[in-house]
Amino acid sequence: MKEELATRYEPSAFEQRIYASWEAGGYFTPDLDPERPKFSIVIPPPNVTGRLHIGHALVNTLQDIIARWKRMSGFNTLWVPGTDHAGIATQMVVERKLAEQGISRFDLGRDKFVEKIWEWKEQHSTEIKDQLTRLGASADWTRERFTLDEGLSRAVRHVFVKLYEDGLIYRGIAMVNWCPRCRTAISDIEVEFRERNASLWFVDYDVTLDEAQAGGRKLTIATTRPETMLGDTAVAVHPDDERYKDLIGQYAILPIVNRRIPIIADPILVDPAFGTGVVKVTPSHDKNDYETGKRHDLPQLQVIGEDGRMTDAAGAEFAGLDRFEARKKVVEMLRESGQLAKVESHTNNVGVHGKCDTDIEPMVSRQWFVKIEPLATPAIEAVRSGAVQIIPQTWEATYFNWMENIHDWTISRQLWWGHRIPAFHCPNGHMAVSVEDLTACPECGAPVTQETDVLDTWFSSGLWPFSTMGWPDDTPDVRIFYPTDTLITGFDILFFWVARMIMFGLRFTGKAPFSQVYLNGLVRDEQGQKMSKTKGNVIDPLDVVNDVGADALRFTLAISTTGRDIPLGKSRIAGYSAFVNKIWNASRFAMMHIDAELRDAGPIERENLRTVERWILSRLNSATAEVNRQLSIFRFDEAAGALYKFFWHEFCDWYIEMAKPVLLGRHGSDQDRALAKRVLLEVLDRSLRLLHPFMPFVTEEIWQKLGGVEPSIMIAPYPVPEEVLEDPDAERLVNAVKAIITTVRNVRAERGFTPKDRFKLYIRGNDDRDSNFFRDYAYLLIELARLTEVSVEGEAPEGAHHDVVEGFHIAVEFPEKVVTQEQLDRVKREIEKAVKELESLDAKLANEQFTRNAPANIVAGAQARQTELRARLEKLQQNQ
RNA sequence: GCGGAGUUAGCUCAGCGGUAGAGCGUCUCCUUUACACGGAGAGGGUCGGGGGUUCGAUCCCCUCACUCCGCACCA
Repeated sequence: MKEELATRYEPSAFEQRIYASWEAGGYFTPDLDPERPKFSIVIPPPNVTGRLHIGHALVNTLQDIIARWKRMSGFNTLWVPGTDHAGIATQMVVERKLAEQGISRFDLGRDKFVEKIWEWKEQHSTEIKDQLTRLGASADWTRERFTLDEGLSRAVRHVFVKLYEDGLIYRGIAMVNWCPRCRTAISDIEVEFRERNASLWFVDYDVTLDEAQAGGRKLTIATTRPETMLGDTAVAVHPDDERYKDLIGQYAILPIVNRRIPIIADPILVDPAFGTGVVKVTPSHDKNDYETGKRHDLPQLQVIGEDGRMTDAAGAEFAGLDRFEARKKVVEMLRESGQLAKVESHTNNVGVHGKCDTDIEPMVSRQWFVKIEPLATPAIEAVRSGAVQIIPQTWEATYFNWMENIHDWTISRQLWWGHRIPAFHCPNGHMAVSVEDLTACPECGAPVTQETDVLDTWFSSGLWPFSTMGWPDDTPDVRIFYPTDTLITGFDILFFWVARMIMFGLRFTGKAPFSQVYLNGLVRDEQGQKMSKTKGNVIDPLDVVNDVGADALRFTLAISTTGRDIPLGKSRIAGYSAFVNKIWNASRFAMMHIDAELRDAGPIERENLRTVERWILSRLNSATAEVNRQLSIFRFDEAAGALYKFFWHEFCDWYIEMAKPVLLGRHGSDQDRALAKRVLLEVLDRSLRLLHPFMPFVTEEIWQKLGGVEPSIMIAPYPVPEEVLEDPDAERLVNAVKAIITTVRNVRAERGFTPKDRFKLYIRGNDDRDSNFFRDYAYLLIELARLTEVSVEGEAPEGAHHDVVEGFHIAVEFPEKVVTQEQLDRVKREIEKAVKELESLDAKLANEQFTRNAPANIVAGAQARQTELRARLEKLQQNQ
């Protein structure tokens, strides 16, 4: 039963009501029929740390478009939603919150602090669900997951224990990236490099040639980190460097602390051409020096502690000083002692912790690692073989580049929020790992305590595609929906997340966790700038939804998604919200003339259809094919663009206008009118279904009012192209009508006439059939081009405007000849343009190499164009 | 340093071997009973510079310039 549409499009009036009705209808939850073709996708779980930003709006809109498209296309579709505990990020946020009340996590203790974070999590995961709901995400909330859920935690333990048993997880002492602020180790990819203007300090070291000969020569050594000097245990030169060859094996005196340290030769560490060719060696605080120290069996002296302050080993004067304070003090003391040779300015890249921007301190410590190469090799192969396809493909090179140079993964974190490592230590030095908690040591029976470190947050999210399905149990979800089909996510987590999922998926399920990965670009502002709070150019997706509705935002995001970065600004969104408004109003117009009951008469009788109706159905069919094709290759922009163009510029601008004379009873028979209404309903109905994945709310609202066959448009079948609707002849004729109308309008404007001025049009058909067509559709030309009369037989009088349009000769007779200089210039310019084109075309066709070598259709096209241009030119010249 | 991408209309971007496209913006006209979040028209580009391949290049190859993004980082 049809209902009226509100006169104004107001999304806030229905969006939330509609979402509730979908959820109540259970449309987001797939059935468990293993026979049906399935489509499954898992959400990149947002961090529970806060509100969703525009990037989330994008990635979830794209997922929803694909999910809704697949669901309507007959796939048993599952979209799993959920959130990530996000280790450090969340812990940091809550710590900051507590700090406002003057409380540190140490005041609370581990258990109380973790409790606080859980409270935070409960608040925010609800907020995230609300936001996704407002966007229209068709995710199955009955399957919502969190990485710290009991089931997912069990998956984590299984994987950990199995990797340990397989020898792929080891615990050991190594130099890791340490964040002194967060007081935890982090992995290589969590380190970001910032270019910074710094100083290069040149320090003079005294050389003792041997015990007896103190003083004399000096070595000058450059450093960017003078404070680490306190921990130096050697000085290195290149073994072949003639300048220093004689000093190898001798000793240098470390300034300030006056420690005697060996001068060693190391071809790996030292580049004799760089700087002074002498390098200080600090095995405890530099990665290369650490390796050098191991090669030469140098002692390690840790002078910077876990908190970034100097240790007692740095000496009484420095102990307890912050590392940057210590740097100043060391420089000051060197200056005083006259051992600071010079200072140069220097730009270098400083590693910082990506989450908190604190300078990373390389630190030797005992951590847990994943031996990555045995996992990476199959993951490389999966992409190389095409088992996993990365889109856009250009990212594959980046993936290979990284995977082939991958380092072991530091998985332990000295945090409180996360999956505690399932390893148990006893006082006798035994250690056991176990899926179940242990109380007694399996070896000696002594009571055990669990490892205090937690796992890197990406360890658990790496299991997401199967841990959310219930793995390691053999659940129906695992059987039916795993592996998933498509993963849609940002390119920034290709290494953090996507690569880890492929590695874990292959290792533990024997299958790649998804077959396609679509990496979306970064949302930027209209100037192409990154959105950031400090720049103040951030667009909050919820503000946009409140303002213009979710559909406008979604459509803007989709049509802007080209595979690269996405420029998004208010004017862009406003432009596409006008499109939603257009859909609303066109539907309103259509619904004044149609009833759902029109369907009762059965399918459309094509044999009685008029040309314009056959034309719009043919155009609709092309758009249908295009949308399906583009969605299948993730060209969201092209798919949305095809719909935009069809609905607005073909359906609204032309078809509705061409149908009006018949619909409003100014022309045609009752049968014509009935068929036009039936076609109007058909086109609107199919358009709404085609549009639904992009703008779910407004299409549902209109569909409901229109009286759709299914209870919800989201489970109505997605249109597919039908060959019977293709109609090249109708397209040819209607294109001619459109072009003639445009030409008349154009000429009218050029000659300075207003729409009130009416002319007579002469047109010549190329054969009887065409002539009959123009006679039948003369009323259309008269209405849309605002003519007095159309003559198919008559001869145009002197002074008429002649032209050739789509192969048809036309002439427009003006009431009186109005000539201004401007108009003459215009005609002149038009002629010049045509002459120029014709000249180059003539030259081309006179060239034998072209006619011989170019494909036949190209040559034929050029010839046809040449003929048309010649005719047109002749007519245009008459106009002068 | 290694790798990848980009440079097309005023702005943001599509296109990619055969007569240069879209959205927004600009200018002109129009309140025609779905929509002024509208309709009709117009203007605007030697497709970063230079070579080459080709009958033909914005599109392929080389080269230069600039921009961006990864990765690696040397004191």
